[in-house]
Amino acid sequence: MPEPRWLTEEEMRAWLGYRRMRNLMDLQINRDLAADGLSEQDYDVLSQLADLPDGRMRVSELGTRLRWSRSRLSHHLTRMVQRGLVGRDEVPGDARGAVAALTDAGGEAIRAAAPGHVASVREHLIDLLTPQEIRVLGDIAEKVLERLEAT
Amino acid sequence: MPEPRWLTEEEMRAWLGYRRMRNLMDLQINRDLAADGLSEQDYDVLSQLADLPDGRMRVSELGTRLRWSRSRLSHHLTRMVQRGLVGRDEVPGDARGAVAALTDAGGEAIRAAAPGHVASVREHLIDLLTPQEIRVLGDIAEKVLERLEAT
DNA sequence: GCGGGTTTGCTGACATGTCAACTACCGGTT
DNA sequence: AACCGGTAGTTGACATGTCAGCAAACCCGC
Repeated sequence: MPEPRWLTEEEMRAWLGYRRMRNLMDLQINRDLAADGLSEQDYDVLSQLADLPDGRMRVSELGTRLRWSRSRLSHHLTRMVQRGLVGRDEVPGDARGAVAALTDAGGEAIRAAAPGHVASVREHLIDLLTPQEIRVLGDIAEKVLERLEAT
Repeated sequence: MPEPRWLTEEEMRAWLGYRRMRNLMDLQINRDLAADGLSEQDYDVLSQLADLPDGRMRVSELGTRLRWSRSRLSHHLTRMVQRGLVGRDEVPGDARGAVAALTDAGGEAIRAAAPGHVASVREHLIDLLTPQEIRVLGDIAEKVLERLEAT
């Protein structure tokens, strides 16, 4: 085996920085959101549903949009159902399927949490960056995801 | 309360992209590393220790460098000790303290995993980016961490 | 040399997410 | 009408990490 191409100093800075940012920033943003009784995962699910007029989405569609594994979504919906944030309904015409449906409590929860969450994301990330940095961050994510989602 | 400053389209792209990148890329890199029997967390701990001539580091120092909580580190060291990757020794002169010490098995494990891990990080992130993007990613992480670590 | 605040680390309860195995169903074939 | 590969979703075992609370040891001024 040839000697691997180790990371340069610049590359190491980016990689370690990314990992540390992920540890600390996500933790802090989650803490802020937890003050409203939601996790970021709850928020992700609720905001998908809240975007729809009827607040209902096929579970498989939800999984595709969030890029979550089936199992992750299933476990998480179970927890959210228990807390009354969403409901699980059957799909007419496909007995395998399920639909996640926003409840009144779920809609209320995300309406209450949204302003604080946006403020937290701004405070800990977006407002610290220049427009150029924001654009590049979007570019980076796009490239990485494109590669991973390539069939 | 005034209307919150919602995210613009560009900002939303960066934020959601970051979250998705984090979900998928980290999962894939972890999978690759798991083929060598380590998690990324294991790798982080082991590489800190392997950088030292004697492979020994005070637990508090390790926590500071990794930016891990005490509890996280304590739990993780317990698991690594059980697997024989590190040892836990007492600190002469401070009976509260503990030292994490790289074992032979631990040193062997990281030597074996390192080339594949670097390749994985390159494949899924670094080699997809331009030098400028790598630099900006480092800048972003630096800004975010500076804010979070401000005492 | 003692009290009180600080530091260090561990633990238990709980939330989250992975993987792999499983159930059930759909739809087109034979 | 039985079959069969693919799809939808659930579940159980396990790994990881958070928080809160605890215990022991340290240090410093009195």
